[in-house]
Amino acid sequence: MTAESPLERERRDKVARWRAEGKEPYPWSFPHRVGTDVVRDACARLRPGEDDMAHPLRVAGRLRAIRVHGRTAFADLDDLAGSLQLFFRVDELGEEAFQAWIRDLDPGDIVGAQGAPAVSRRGEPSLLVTELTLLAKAIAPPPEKFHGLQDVEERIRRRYVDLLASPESRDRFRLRSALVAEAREFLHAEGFLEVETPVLLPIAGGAAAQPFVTRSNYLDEELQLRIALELPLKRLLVGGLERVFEIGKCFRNEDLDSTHSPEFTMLEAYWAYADYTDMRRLIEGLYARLGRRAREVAPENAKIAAAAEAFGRPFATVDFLDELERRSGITGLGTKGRDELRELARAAGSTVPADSSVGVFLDKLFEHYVEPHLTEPTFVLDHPTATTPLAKHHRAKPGRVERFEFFYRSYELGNAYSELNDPDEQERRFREQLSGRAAEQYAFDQDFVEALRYGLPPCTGVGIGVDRMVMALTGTPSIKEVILFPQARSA
RNA sequence: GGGCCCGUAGCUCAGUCCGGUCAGAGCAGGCGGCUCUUAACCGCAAGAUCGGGGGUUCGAAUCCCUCCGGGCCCGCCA
Repeated sequence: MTAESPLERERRDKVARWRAEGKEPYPWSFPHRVGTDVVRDACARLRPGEDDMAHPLRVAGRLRAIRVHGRTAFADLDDLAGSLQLFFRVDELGEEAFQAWIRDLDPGDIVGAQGAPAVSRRGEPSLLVTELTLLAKAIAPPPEKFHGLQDVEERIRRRYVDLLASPESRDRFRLRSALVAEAREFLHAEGFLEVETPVLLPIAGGAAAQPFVTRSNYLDEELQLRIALELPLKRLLVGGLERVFEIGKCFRNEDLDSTHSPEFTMLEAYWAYADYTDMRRLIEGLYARLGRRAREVAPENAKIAAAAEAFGRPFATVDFLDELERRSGITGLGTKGRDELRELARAAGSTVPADSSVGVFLDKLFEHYVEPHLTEPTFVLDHPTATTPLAKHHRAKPGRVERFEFFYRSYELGNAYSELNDPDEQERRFREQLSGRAAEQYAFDQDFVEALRYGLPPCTGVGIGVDRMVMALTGTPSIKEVILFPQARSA
């Protein structure tokens, strides 16, 4: 650990003094407390300068600032409900107790206070303190009271300091919780069964990404951490569960940037006897509801209001190829060969390997020409077959699959298909995929094909990045700001 | 993988271009004052191997090399 600073030594001395006086600096509980909002409400009935000694209340929380005026003092106390000014006077506490308290309290200390709701002469709702209890002495000083913790690395490595110093950060993670709960309730109400499937798998499938690899001592086998939820969930539809979803961590052994984290939360839902058009309606309904919920939780926040507004309308809809041709000015993309597409992708700045598939080049062109324009909620429909091995071919458009991705602020929020359920075609597509350069890395999931042989009902499925969902609804530009403890190199 | 940028007191920041009272301020903490403040205020004193290591120089926070940590952009990631 870090060496003890002089500041910390002062604070430890205060703890020692506390104990010497027979008081416990780390007691066990503080019963019968109310939130600071309750005291504020009680103060609403009082005029400036008044107090209500007949109805004492107890609050507990962290001291943020202490302002001493000789024989009067004020302190700001934060709890999850907000903050409240504590008001100390010699008149209530007596000279000796007052001085002892003021001497030994520091910003960052966690205290419980009992007293009367009161409004200061300047009109600030307060608690006129008659009894104070130290609940936990803070040895480490909190960040600077006005600027808080600015260093991004420190905010990530010591999120607890960020949270204790920043109401905005606390609010963001509370909203995340509310949104995930809302998504869960939405799917439950739509008849989806929440399930949990394995994180550790012999072969991580369902997406193209490098897996993290670990090992079971008992099995004496290599295991991979899942990169998607898709394949186990579809097996459950084979088993007759009809509507299932899972919310859980997935792991991709790739770089970290403002919209990617190696460890991230995925929501996937699979729905039997429905197709991707049904899924579009479900997604619009989900996001509209999430927008309403975000607004309820944070009615004052302009970014959230803007996002809720955007998701309250039907999403825009564009065709993958039409939009790509329109934005790029290139025509006949659907019929061009691999060599031609490779040159177009290179001209657009992509450096993907020359032997990549047609689908890869089309994806690169789409990323370059179209994605920057997808700032409003937008469904992108009907991708070329070559881009997508797990989706069913389009019922009307040759060379396409029934797939949509949805975008907002130029990043992908999710991806859905009418799911491929023909076992022979699935095996063929897996083998085509394996014939590529990455064959060694992506051994295919033979048991999944075996499951399809028993009959997967026609179905649609969606994968939603939960972290990005929270970014979208809160207007947060970086994924690190919506993950409590993002990955960081060992210090 | 490529490029750009950052690291100075517990926290927030000046100082780096042009080497020489450049170790500075504010907050927090200590001491003293103040019975209505809310980034409280006033006075005094204290607090820093300037991310680590190496080099150039009479002299390095400042210039060079290297390492560590971080950020942003680009690339890669069915």
